[in-house]
Amino acid sequence: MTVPTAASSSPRRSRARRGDGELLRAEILTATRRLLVEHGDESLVSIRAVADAVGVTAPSIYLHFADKDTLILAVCEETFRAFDADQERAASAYDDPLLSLRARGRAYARFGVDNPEAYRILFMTRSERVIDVAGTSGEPPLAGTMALQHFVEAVRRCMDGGAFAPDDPMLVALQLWTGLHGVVSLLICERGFPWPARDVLVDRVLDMQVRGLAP
Amino acid sequence: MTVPTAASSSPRRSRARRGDGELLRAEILTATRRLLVEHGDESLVSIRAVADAVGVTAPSIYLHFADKDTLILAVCEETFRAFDADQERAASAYDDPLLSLRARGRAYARFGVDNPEAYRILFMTRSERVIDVAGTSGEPPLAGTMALQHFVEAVRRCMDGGAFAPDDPMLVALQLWTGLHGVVSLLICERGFPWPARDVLVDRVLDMQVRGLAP
DNA sequence: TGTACATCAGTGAACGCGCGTTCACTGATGTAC
DNA sequence: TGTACATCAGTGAACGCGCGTTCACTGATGTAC
Repeated sequence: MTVPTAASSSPRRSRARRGDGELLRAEILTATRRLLVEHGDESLVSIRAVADAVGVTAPSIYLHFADKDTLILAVCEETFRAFDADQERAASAYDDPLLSLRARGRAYARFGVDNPEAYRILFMTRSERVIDVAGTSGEPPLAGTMALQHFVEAVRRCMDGGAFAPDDPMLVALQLWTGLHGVVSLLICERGFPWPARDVLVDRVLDMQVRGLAP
Repeated sequence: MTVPTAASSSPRRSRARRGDGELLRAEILTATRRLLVEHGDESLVSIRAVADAVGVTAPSIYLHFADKDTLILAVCEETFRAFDADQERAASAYDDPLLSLRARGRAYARFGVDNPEAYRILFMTRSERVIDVAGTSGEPPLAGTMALQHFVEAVRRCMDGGAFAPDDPMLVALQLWTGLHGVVSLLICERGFPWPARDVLVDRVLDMQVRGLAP
């Protein structure tokens, strides 16, 4: 006698009290973010899987999000904001401009590798989206744009402090950014490659960059 | 009166003569590569679409390829080979190890930016494909692995010639590769960003890297 | 204090879709006699 | 030179699957009277 079992499904969530319907919205966002991190690919995260993780049926998702794209975008927006804040926090731990810049770079790499799908959506999908570096568009800057602006300022402080040779801070920031992005995006994409530990690779890249930019 | 039309399908391909069945194999590879380049994403290229582009029915694909993964892998192998050959050609123009390495790096960036969709498939899609650097698997190495091995050897020659400080050539090659990949992939993805000219950015990155790796 | 009722937070079943893949088959082609 | 036959290059229909999404519904909860 075989009893059908829903092996991987969560226990059914108890229904919210009246007026507390918005609680489900938060649970959906949390579950979606967790599944995105687990699978590392938005096309592998289905509405059904999200609903199952929350302990609810699929149509319930549509009580709070218009469609799947809206749900995924909502999660990524949250993550983008955390991305910049995380780098600012890491950088603020050091007074020395160069140590602070390196901490910022390590935070960038850690966050990217730990949030691969958000990182992919921010920097690895083809986008005609204008990154408004100068801040002249009037629109609120994306968190990714803010992170880059903070990077440029950190580079300028390194030049002012004599750690870097004088140069165009934006161009130098692009050299540093592309290097970090290369590490993060390859770690995300080429899972089968025998990479050294993330921190080893990031520190070696930062060593090379800092040495190459010294006066 | 509406005549049903297969709007996007190719005219039916005429059947091959006996003994010429292998001709279809080549046509399938060509069509698959074209579709991969057009869509830039292997999950958007279906067996049915490939068959339609060739002018044949879907089951015919299985006369020549065991499954979809085998087909995609065969196309990637071809592109990897062209990628590696292009870099070898560029590098061979210089006797000096450092000049040769820089030419190799510029060739890498040029190939990537000029073939954005192909580059995306090679290095910007999530892949569990094992890159067998050590050559211990017994299988013939992927062409992508060969390109990296050539990069490692070029780094070793720079160390032997005194242009780079002694170090683990593989780790140093990874530092260089990730930097180049970062430039190429961001140039491909962030079209709206006010980038400097490709060669300017690539040369600055190479300058920084070479300086950072000098003895 | 009890009851009818509106509201809200969900459910259950089904829709059409495209997918990779399988399987029995067909019909043209070359060959043996 | 004609014909039977084996072979080969495909075809056509169907399979089960998971997907996003829709729609009619249900049943608990709070509230008005």
